Amino acid sequence: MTSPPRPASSHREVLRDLLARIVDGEFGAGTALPSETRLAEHYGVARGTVRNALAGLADRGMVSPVQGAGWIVQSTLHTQSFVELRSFAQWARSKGMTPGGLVHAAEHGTASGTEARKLRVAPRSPVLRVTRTRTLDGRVVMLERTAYPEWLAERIAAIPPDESSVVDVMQTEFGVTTAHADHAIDAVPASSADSALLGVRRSSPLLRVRRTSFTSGGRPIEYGEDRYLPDTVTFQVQASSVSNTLTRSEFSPG
Amino acid sequence: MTSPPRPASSHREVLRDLLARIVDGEFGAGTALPSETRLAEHYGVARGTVRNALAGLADRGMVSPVQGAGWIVQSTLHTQSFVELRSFAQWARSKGMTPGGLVHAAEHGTASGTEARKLRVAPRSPVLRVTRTRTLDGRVVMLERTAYPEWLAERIAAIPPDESSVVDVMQTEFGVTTAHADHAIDAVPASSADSALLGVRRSSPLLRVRRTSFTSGGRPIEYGEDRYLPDTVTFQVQASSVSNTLTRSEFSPG
DNA sequence: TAGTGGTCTAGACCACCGT
DNA sequence: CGGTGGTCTAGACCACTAT
Repeated sequence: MTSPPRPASSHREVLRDLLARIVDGEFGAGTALPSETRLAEHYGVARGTVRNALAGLADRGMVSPVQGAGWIVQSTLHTQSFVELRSFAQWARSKGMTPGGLVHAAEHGTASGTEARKLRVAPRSPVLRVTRTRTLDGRVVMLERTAYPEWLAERIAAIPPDESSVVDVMQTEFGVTTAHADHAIDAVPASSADSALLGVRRSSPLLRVRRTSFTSGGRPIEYGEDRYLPDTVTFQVQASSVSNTLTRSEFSPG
Repeated sequence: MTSPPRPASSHREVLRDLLARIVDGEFGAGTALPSETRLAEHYGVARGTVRNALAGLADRGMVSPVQGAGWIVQSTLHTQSFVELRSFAQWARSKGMTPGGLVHAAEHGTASGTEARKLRVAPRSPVLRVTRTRTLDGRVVMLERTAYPEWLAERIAAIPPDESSVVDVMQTEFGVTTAHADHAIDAVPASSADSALLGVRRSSPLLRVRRTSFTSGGRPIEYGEDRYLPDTVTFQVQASSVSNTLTRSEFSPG
């Protein structure tokens, strides 16, 4: 009501508009949005469509519903979720930074027990192991060791060593899209190999993310470990009773 | 159809049943569930109700929808999301472990810049700072430093120092429920204070989670830092194009 | 082309919150 | 009590996938 009614045919448009209005400060943190019914009238859609849009905002941790009271604004910050920005490169670009990558080693080998289990291939099957460093605006922030199953090995090996987005290449050139990924996050001390590639003291703390990616058909694409330098990248979670949103963040918020 | 039709009035029952069937292996990873229409007939509900249930499974990272193809089973493991198990103690109990806690210090002070911003109070307002260690089955796994705003300080200070679940007490005794929380996850070296309380070498890697919790009304409840020993607790993320689920895990999966 | 999920509509009843 | 979100129904059309 505070802004003129805008035509919105889909719940995405309603979401986009509500998101903009929240980010712009029209609805402050801790305040309630107009009721679903009012929003439906405002946008000229059915209530279900509004609820669909609100669910999207809740997924991003921006609002949370309180029965009987309304939708409360929890955060006025617009964050994109972990899988919306599937790759390191996509995420970097969305932050206005330039992603880079450099392959240090690409070796054919046979799957270890863990690799075989994660990639759902037979133990000792052929895999391609790639070691890359990743940069933001030219600064090294992450070391990545990834194992690819045989059906992808040849195509991965053909990618230029300084390609900044392997995931983009896989999607656009090979038609292989990541639909789902499991991550395990913990902290580890830098090994001597890590310290050489990342330029930090041995045994200094690194944030480790172990990752298995899958196609929409549930077929494993890769299993890998990312090791992030501290104070360069932080993982953020907006957790509400409705859902969780995981986000990468450029810098640790004080 | 493989099992007899069961009466299911709400989407929660449908969700529960589908979840059980997936965990039981009736639908294997990588395979498609019966179509929404078929499921609706099977359970005797409308298609929308089935979709509601499926969305819940997708939130847990167990299935993901593929337009034109069906709902693909991504994981047959039942995990509970980060906020379903709001507190350390609730999570520990769900894993069959015994949570413990011990307050090492509880001091009244004035809010630092960061604390004031996170708790949305005036700088130098009174806060209560509590330092606790947390144990699983008697073993120390985490060190927690939390700041509470003035409106909660008195009640928090009255909690016994060895209370195993502060969140439970806040909810059941004070009626203060966490509806939303922001987390930032990174890695830090152990300070000398950390090393003394956690029993590790100084500068050894710790997983740090900085956390701000809010009531359903968006009012900040606490701001704190948790520092986890490595190899005791891992954070897991099931990320799909639909949503993310963050989970704590007792032990790092090889 | 047949079947699947994605989306939208319009209406209904309930549980819950604040006044 | 009136208003709000939570849920469910029944039907419709579209875009996409598989065959």
